[in-house]
Amino acid sequence: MQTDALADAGGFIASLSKDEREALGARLRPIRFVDGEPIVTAGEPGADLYLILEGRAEVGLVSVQGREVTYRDVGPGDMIGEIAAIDRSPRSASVTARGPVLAGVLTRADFEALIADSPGFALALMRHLTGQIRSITERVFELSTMLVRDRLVRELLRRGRASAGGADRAELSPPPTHHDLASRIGANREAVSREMSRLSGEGLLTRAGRHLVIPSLAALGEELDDPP
Amino acid sequence: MQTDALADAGGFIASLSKDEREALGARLRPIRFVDGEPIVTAGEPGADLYLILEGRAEVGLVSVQGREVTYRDVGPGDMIGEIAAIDRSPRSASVTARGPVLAGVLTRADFEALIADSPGFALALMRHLTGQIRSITERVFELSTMLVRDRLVRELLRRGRASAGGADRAELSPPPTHHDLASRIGANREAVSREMSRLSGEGLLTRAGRHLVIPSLAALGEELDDPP
DNA sequence: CCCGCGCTGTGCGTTTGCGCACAATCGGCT
DNA sequence: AGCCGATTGTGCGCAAACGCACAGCGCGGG
Repeated sequence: MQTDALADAGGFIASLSKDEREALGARLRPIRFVDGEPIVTAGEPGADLYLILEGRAEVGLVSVQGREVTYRDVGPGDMIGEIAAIDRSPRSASVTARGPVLAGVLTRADFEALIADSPGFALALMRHLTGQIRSITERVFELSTMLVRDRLVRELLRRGRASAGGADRAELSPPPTHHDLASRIGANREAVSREMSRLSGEGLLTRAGRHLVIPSLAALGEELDDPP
Repeated sequence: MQTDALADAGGFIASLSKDEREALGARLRPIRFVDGEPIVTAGEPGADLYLILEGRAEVGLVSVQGREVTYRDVGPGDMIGEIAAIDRSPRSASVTARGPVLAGVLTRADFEALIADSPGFALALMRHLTGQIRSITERVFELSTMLVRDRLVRELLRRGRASAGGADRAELSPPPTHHDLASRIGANREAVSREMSRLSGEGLLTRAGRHLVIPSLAALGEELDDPP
C-alpha cells in the first residue's frame, strides 16, 4: 500500500531504512477507525500489529473505579500491538482512536517474516522497545517521588520540547485538555486545573487563541525542585 | 566460562536453548562485586551487559530528596544493562549488589554478534524486553489508580506467587524489609509498616521465625477492591 | 446566531499518606 | 552471653490531593 505516506511520518517508521520501509509497506492492509473506536482491547487475544498512517490514538487502561490511565499517545508512523505480537500473550493495554484513524494492519506471520529477513528491522524494533522502557520507567520514578505540581511541569516540558524543536518558546495546539494531562500524570482533573492556573498566574503559560503557549521552556524548567 | 552454572538458573537465561546458552556462556568474562557495590550507574555511558550468576542485585534510582525507587530485582540468570547496550544511550538506572555478586560481562560487540548469529537469541531478547514493558506498565497503573494498601497487597501477591509455585500458601524468606517494599510500591516505610500490621492483625500474614508466611494467597487477594 | 455540550475554574470537606520522633525488638556476630 | 546496628511499631501534626458540587466560558454545529 501507500509507501509514500510512510516516508515522512515520525515514530517507529522513521527509524527504518527506505528498503525496510518499503518491505513493511508492501505487507500492510489498510483499515479505518472512527473517533472513540477501540483499535485493540486489553486482555483480549490477538497478535496483529497496527501502524498508524493518519490520525491519533491513545494507549491506556481504565480502572474499575473509572479512572483513566494513559501510557502513551501515538500518531502517524507509530506502531501498536507489538507487545502481544512478540510475546503471544493477551493485549497489555487498550488503544482508542482519537478522531478518525487510518492504520495499516500487519499480521504476525508477516511481522515475523520481516524480523527474520531483515536484521535492520529487528534492531529498530529492539530500540523501539527500549525507548518505551525508558519512558515508562521515567514515569514510575515521577509517580513515586514527585508531587502533582512537578509531574505536571515535566509533562508540559516534554510536550513543549517535542513541538518546539530546539526553540525556548513552545506552542501546543490543539492544547491538551486538563483531563488528558491528568490521565498522563496520575492525577485528577481538578488538581491539574489548579496547577495550570497557578502556572498561568506566574506567566509560565499563556493562551493565544487556540494555542497554549509556553513562553520559555527554560523558565518553566526552573519551577522544578528536582533537576530533570 | 561455567556454562553449567547457567543451566539451572532462572530469568532470561532460562528462556534460551542449550546451544544459545552455551554460545552466550563462552563469551562471558567473570567479575565479582561486594555488597552495596554499584554494578552500573545511571547516567553514565557504558554498553556492556551483565548476566547475574550468583547473588542478587537491585535495579533502581534515588531521587535528589533521597527517596529510593526500585524497578526490579534480579538474581541468577537475569540480565542487566541491556537497555544501554541496545540503544547506545547512557544507563537508564543504577544496579546495586545486594550481598556478594558473581556476574558475567558480555561486551557489546559480543552481544551484537550473538544477535546476528542466532535468531533465537534475538527473539528471546525481544520477549525479555516486552516482559519488562508489561511489568513496568502494570506498576504505572497501580501507582496511578490504587492506594498504598492495594499496592502493597498486590506486591505481596506477586512475591508470594513467585515463591509458592501454584500452592495457595506462600513463604517469603528472607522476608522483605518494609523499607524494601516501600521502595517498590512508591510509598514510605511507615505506611508499609502500618499496613503490614493491619494485615497481620487480620490473619492474612503470619511470621514463622525467619519466614513471612502468607497462609492463603486467595484470601489475601480478596482484600483488593480492584480485581487483579 | 444562538444553543448546548464539553471544558475550565474554584470552593469545600475529607481522606490519605508523608515525615519526624522515639521506643521496642530482633538478629547477628564476636 | 551480650552488645550493636538494623528493623519495626506507633503517635502525631500537617500537607497534598481526591472527589463532589456548581458556576462560567467557549467553541462548533445546526
